[in-house]
Amino acid sequence: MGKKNQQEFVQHITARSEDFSQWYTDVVRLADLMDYTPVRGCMAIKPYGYAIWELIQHQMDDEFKRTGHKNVSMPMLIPESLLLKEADHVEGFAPEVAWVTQGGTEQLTERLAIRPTSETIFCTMYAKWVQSWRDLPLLYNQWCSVMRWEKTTRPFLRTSEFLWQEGHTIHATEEEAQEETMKMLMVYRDFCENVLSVPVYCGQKSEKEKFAGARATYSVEAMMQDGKALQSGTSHNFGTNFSEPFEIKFLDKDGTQKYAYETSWGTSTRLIGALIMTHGDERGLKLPPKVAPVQVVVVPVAAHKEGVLEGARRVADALKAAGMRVEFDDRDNVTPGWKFNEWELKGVPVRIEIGPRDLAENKVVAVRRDTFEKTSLEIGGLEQKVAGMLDQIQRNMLEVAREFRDTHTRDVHSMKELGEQVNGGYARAMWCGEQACEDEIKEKFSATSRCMPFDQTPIDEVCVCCGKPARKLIYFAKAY
RNA sequence: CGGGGUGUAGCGCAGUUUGGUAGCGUGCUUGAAUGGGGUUCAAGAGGCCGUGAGUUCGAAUCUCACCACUCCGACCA
Repeated sequence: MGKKNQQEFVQHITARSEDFSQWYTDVVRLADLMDYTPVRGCMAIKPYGYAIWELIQHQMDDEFKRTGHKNVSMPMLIPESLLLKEADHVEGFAPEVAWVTQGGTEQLTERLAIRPTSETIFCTMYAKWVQSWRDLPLLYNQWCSVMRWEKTTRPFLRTSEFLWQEGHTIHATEEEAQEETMKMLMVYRDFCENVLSVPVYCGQKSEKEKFAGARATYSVEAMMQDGKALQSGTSHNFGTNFSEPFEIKFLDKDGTQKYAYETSWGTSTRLIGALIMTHGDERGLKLPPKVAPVQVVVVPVAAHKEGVLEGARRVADALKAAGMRVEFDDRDNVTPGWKFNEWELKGVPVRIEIGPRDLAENKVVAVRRDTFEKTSLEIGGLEQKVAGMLDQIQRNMLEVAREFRDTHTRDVHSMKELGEQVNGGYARAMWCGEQACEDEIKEKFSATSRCMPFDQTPIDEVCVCCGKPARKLIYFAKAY
């Protein structure tokens, strides 16, 4: 159990405090979430990583269903003419679209975009599907992958192809569309906080930062442990920006033709990046129980001793029967110490150790991944105790992350303060509303405006940058 | 897209300066011992040295081009 070997192992993972980026890359690989492929910028998501995505997907999809949405599937190819219909939209996406120009041996007369997002195809179909106010609203979502030809990529944070969901809805009135936009933003906020234990700031994006083609964009913004912002979900109100060029019209109750109001909202596998960088530590990944593919790992100790394996298996089976996701690690080719480290690296919330001494006393040892707190528990009623422990971990991880975020967010009243603050967190500042000030802040500190919170209680009279009268309270941060 | 780094066995690396047909650790396979925080011994298997051209009698090593990954910056709805 050499110290030497342990040190060798630790060298595999770069210290988080030393080089956050390298640490992130190491965790992603060593926790076996993904692997690189021969396709530039495109990753293979491995079973453990995909299991996290499935847990995210299922729980979020339940929320979509609960709020009245239905799933559909749209083509992955979009004719160029459709993409060109909304000017801002095409301008925003053109540089990163991949094109199909040939089918079989034939050159295509019109090239096809591999979808970077599906507003245009949804709008085209909505124009066919809507005639009357009675057809509205249409509340559809799709789970799919999209492709954006990115110059630089990072696993889960920015890849050329990525998995996501995109909701697209159309409504009879502007008010309804705005209500939908906000509703889904709140779904994202609650999901991030309650399921991922990732606290977020939510609010409206500035004109500069809003989605190409949107009338208004709202986002949920998480804070990573290096103090940088990660936009974790967006919700857009398009007004009639798309329905006009795409001619999504309906005959309203008053007998007149009207354009429908559209929204869209999306989250992606980037949420996995948010999980890693919000919770991870020197030992690797740390997963909140609700998205942990393995919530409890049961490790027999001194498994060769009479009855240990059987006793440990009974405990694992009982936990499984109680509905927890349990892994019984009965591998005989690695030592318990090896297993402890490996499951910690993979972020499993609770480890149960069971050896001969425990069994003799009808007990087990339970260790929490979040606090490393070690407790001895009676086997009788263990299911309830472990389930309770998982709940506690889920909540504690949110609290710890919230504490971090709050202590790394500061009100700033000058450019000097702002520049210092964005080196390790979010700056809350007053802003005049002019893009020139955003540009200047970006130029000086490479920080961007993140969002304008809904609570707009002012902290100053004047803009942090230009000193003119302030109009908005807004967050600035360096962003991924 | 600009600057740095890397690419050799599953993984981590040495070998490149000074050209001579590939090595270490770990993992893997088999056997034995060990077993409460990354065990030990023994015997094996495993490589078109990122790709393509070139120089040379001979290239992992020298030259050129390309590709991929990675870090920093720019860009990024």
